[in-house]
Amino acid sequence: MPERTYSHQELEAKWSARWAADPTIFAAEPNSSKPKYYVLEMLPYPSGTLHIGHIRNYTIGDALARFKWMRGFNVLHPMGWDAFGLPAENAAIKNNRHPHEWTNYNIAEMKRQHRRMGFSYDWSREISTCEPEYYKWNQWFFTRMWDKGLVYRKQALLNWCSECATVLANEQVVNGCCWRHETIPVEQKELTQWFIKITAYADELLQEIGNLEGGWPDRVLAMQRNWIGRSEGAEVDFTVAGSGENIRVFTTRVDTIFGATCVILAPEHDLVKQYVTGDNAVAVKAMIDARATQGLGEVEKVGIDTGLRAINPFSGEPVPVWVGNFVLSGYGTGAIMAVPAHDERDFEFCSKYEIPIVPVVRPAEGELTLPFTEYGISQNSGQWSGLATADARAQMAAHAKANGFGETAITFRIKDWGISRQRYWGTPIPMIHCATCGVVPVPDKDLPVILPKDAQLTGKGESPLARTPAFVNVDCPKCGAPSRRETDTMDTFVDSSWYFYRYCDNHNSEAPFSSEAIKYWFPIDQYIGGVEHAILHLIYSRFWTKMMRDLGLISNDEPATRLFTQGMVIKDGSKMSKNKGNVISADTMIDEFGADTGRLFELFAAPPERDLDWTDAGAEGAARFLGRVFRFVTRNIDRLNETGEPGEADRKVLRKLHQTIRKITEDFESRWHFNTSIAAFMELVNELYTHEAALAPATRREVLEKIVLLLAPFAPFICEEMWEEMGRPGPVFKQPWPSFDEALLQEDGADIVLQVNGKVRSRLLAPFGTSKGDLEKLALSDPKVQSMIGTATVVKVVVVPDRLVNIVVKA
RNA sequence: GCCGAAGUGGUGGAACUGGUAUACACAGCAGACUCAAAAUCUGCCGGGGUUCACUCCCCAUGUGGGUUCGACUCCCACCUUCGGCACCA
Repeated sequence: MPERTYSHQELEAKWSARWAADPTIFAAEPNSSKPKYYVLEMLPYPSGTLHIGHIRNYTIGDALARFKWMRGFNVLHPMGWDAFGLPAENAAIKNNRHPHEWTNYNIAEMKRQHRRMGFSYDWSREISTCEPEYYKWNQWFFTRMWDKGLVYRKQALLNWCSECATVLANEQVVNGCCWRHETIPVEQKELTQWFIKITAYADELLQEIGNLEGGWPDRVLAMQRNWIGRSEGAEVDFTVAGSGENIRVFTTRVDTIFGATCVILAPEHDLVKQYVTGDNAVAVKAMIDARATQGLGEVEKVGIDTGLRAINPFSGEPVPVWVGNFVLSGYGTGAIMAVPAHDERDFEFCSKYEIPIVPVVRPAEGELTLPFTEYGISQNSGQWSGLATADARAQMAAHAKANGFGETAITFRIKDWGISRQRYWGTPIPMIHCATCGVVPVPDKDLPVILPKDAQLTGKGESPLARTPAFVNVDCPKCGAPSRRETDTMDTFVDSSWYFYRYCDNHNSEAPFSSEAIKYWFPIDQYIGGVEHAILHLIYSRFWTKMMRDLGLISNDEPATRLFTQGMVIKDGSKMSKNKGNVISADTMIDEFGADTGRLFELFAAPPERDLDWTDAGAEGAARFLGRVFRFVTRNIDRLNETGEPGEADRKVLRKLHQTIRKITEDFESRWHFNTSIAAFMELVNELYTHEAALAPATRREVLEKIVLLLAPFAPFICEEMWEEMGRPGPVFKQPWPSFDEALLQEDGADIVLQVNGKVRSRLLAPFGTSKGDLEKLALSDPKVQSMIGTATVVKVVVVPDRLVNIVVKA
């Protein structure tokens, strides 16, 4: 067969058509005796366009899936669609098309692009979260959580984005702005909303981060720890003089309580509503409004003296009660004791309003400068004076508890997950409001609550479902009285919190999934996605897993043992975005360079966890390289029956081949630096070009077979083509991964570096295992070394066998 | 401010447990092939100095110290960039 030129168009079209025609080709085996491997990439929002950023994510997963197949695993590699959400609704309003139609069109488009890229998904397991057969189970879980007290309804000040015309979870607020509209400040709005009690799992979510160490990136775990924000301290009651009412404060430094010179309430605190009147009430209202639109950074501290006094339970002294704009209502008890001598914020506030500053901790050594926030020795603190901070803290918390005015307390930063959205395109919340029975969950037999097709979408204020009488009006399932259906829909992060379980049993109409299927496939062996989901999606998913475990549905505690967060794709120095106009779609990239080339370039240009600069020149290089491999293989297929004896060239080539097999295998098994895998493969091909003419037939045969296998996880189309061209039965990604031969990859001898005073001066080739003494002799007799030593005295000789000799001399 | 990651040629990056710094590519330069170009193949390619030349020497991994026979790698201090959290009591 003559040498063929590499043309990606026809070759890739041919193989993607063949793969599409065989629905089981990438399917996991039922009842397999092989070990299982579940590799998962985060499911995309169906925007309609796959771009080179998505491609990086999927290419990493695809290379891994193909490698695992070749290593003999039963691989589950599914894909689906995070299909609910605002963009569909907004696009629908703009184009006058139904969101479902718009979404399904986009899904079809993206699926076509996935196929062009050759990603090895088992499409029989596909899910789309906007279909009733999926979102029915969101509703089912919701009513299960209601039964367990994990769902509740509460009036609260909530984050409101005027652009989205809906509320946002705390996790969706970025720098005081909406995560989708980074320039629109989030407002505070009082609404009655549905919450999921994720805080019930705060402790476990934090504790078990320890179990994920090693498998999840440190920075993700650090971000989650930070987000959960556990803090240990104490709660103490200050009694309002004259009224007998208690103000409970939270503090991590109860040891400084003798230095508390005022109590400060958050403006939203209940006592403020009760006691603050007249002009002060107006000022408090202004404070709340100012805070609602408060943007980035620190804001000048402002306070209002309520005129009330509260009694410090430790000292018995009365202190003034203030309202402060820097005290958060949603954290701790919404009230603090201000200890200006030992807290920077309190110091700033009290200095401004001339409230006394009383030091009660001194440093163990050195001068006291205020504010002093370190640990030290208590002073002016009654019977606790003289104690070290840690001891004082413990003893004083115990004292508070013994005397009934406080206790040790743990506070979390994480808040319950507000999931109500006042929009149409989401899962209807399966609840009914009855005048006599109150809130009643929709019974299982009536699930799913179908999202009606005909709601009017305006993109304004209240949920579109509220203006759809056929949806709203319903009889109470308990008493039969005419009632009103809940019209809010669920946050789409509900959909993505458990979707990877549904892949295991995606058409189950009796249950969200069979526990048997989950037992086999879970946990996910490798989850791959962007670091932007480090807190939102990944905390919700961990929570959902624990919740399902406690419902008795599954037995794993965590969804995924390993998580990989790939870097972003950068074009022309910045992240791709529509605004910058630097987005490269999969279609454009494939037309111009080919799917294999795009995949190879993205794996080669940087280690996968780092950001990657897309350059056309670099991609052209990858295409050139694939052409080099293709020509080499096709022109050598004819030469397999030549005769000849192996010689020096064969030894060199086989050594390089086996070294390369080892290198790539190790990269897959450990750190995933595919850039170095591919570099090693390029070195091998360079070596093959050098020795091509001299190769014996047996070597040629081995080389041809193995280079195709080695390249297969990275560039599947071209490898399938070459495998077929070689007359081998496919598919190539189900062939056993090549193993390496230790004997063949050994070099002839050790290349010993000869150093004088740590600088390389010469080198020599010695047989492996040459003794230290012999190496030293050889080194000292080396002419170059001798001339460098000259007349100096040899002080010491360091010998590292098979590596180097370092001769230390002194003039 | 706190937490995390990273600083190596013109560029992307390599050096995995302290042991040949700059693998592999991109860009650039030169040569071969060609009437010519493209494609392809081959070679050169951190900075400075030295030699007719083979060669050889010095410097360089953000900065300054340290440990070591030996440091991109370990330790201390600092600078810069990126990411996360940010009045969390």
